[in-house]
Amino acid sequence: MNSPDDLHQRPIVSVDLAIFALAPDGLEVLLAQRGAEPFAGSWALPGGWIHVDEDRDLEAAAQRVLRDKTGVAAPYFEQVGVFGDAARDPRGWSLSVTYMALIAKEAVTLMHGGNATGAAWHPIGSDTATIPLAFDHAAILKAAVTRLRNKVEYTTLPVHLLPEAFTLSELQAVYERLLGRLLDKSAFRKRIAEVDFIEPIAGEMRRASNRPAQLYRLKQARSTVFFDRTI
Amino acid sequence: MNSPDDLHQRPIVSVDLAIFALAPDGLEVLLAQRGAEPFAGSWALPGGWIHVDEDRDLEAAAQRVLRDKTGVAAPYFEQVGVFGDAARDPRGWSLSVTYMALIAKEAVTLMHGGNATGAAWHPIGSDTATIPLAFDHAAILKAAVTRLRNKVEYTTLPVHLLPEAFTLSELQAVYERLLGRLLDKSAFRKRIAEVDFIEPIAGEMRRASNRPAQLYRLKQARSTVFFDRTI
DNA sequence: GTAATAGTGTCTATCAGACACTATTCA
DNA sequence: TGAATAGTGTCTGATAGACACTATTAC
Repeated sequence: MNSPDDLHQRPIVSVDLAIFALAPDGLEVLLAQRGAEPFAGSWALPGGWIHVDEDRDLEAAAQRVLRDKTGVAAPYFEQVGVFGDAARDPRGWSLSVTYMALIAKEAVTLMHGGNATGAAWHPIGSDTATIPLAFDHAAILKAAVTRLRNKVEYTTLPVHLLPEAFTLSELQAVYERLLGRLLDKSAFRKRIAEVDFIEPIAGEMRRASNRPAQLYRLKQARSTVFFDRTI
Repeated sequence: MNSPDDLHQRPIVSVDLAIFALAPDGLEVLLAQRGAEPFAGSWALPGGWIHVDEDRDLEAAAQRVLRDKTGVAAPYFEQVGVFGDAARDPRGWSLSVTYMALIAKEAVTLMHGGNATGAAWHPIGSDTATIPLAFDHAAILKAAVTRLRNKVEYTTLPVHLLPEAFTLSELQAVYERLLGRLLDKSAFRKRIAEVDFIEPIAGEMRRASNRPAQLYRLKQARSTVFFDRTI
């Protein structure tokens, strides 16, 4: 039988990230341009190897990659899954452990270096990126987008695409852009109030040439609330 | 920077399975008793290494492990996630790619061999197994149980715990045992009819000393239907 | 005042769940 | 006929969503 000590039997493992933010035109993903073979010059999900003597666990490795690319420390973070087969990387049987992160675009400072020659935001089409991606990253990104779009339907997850303080109208606009349909203001606010995951910031208002709007913030960082379901 | 060719930088990767079935007393999981160190003699989730020159992809590796342990070929199958850190396996930084499978207990013939000295069904408590498990398998199993229990609320997944032919009353009983609460017969049948994922087997009835019950089967194998949600 | 958006109240068509009823078999 | 479970019908209280209304600012 096989053994873990037969090193050539070990697959290659990378940690890759689908980092999402919301731009005026819709959802965007952060991509890195590859500087080395394979797929040199192609765009790919930012990622890296596990540093076995530095990373305590998988999530720490993913957080390290995120920090190196964006300078962001603690956004919403979720494992999407593992993708692995013999053919996705020409260097051999490989795994990609994929996480997705949601951040407010304003919070990000793009970093350069490593074996990527640049990083940039790219729009998400109906499914995945609008440009070809290295490895099987188009399929991986598609899985992450699908997960995100599904969760918009029944969780408070989209709040993580907004900056710390936001109005209810801004929150509703995020849902509407992700869902691709308009929501009723009254019904939306009832639903949000029901699950009780945000709180007004006393005295803080968003001002414009109209009635000022109350600013809100998340109640506890990193908690995702589910709306009610059935059966 | 690191490289995948530095073999000592590669974590160990195993594929582990949470195989669930329903017994008269409730949900059970198939565990294997370890024959070798580490954790020799302890019970663990059945698993194995990736055979890089045999397994086409991760799911194929998982299916191979399942086939070797149970003789079952094509049950319901779903990736639960990856669990990885420096400490979970004394042999080094390791990953467990975990799948869960749902099967009808009658379909299984337990296999022996490999580095496991035996395999047996064990009850699931409120959370995880009622006995201590090797590695971090108690936590992994808990994640799988949580996933399963959640999905019972809004999917047709429990049907995979029944044999090919079943009655609506039997299906309702599965939901009730997994949910731990009784369901209304009329409402349950409306819901099931709505999502249209099973079909009557013409003329086939379950007979007892009462009115016979129509037998049903899945419409297409391996499709999981979601009940409707909101926002 | 007007324009613009924030925020709340009301009304109704729908429907999930409670419950009762009928149907069909065995003994 | 009675016991047991299958399967269907009905009624009602709750509520999601449509829509209209009031509130508060800048100009």
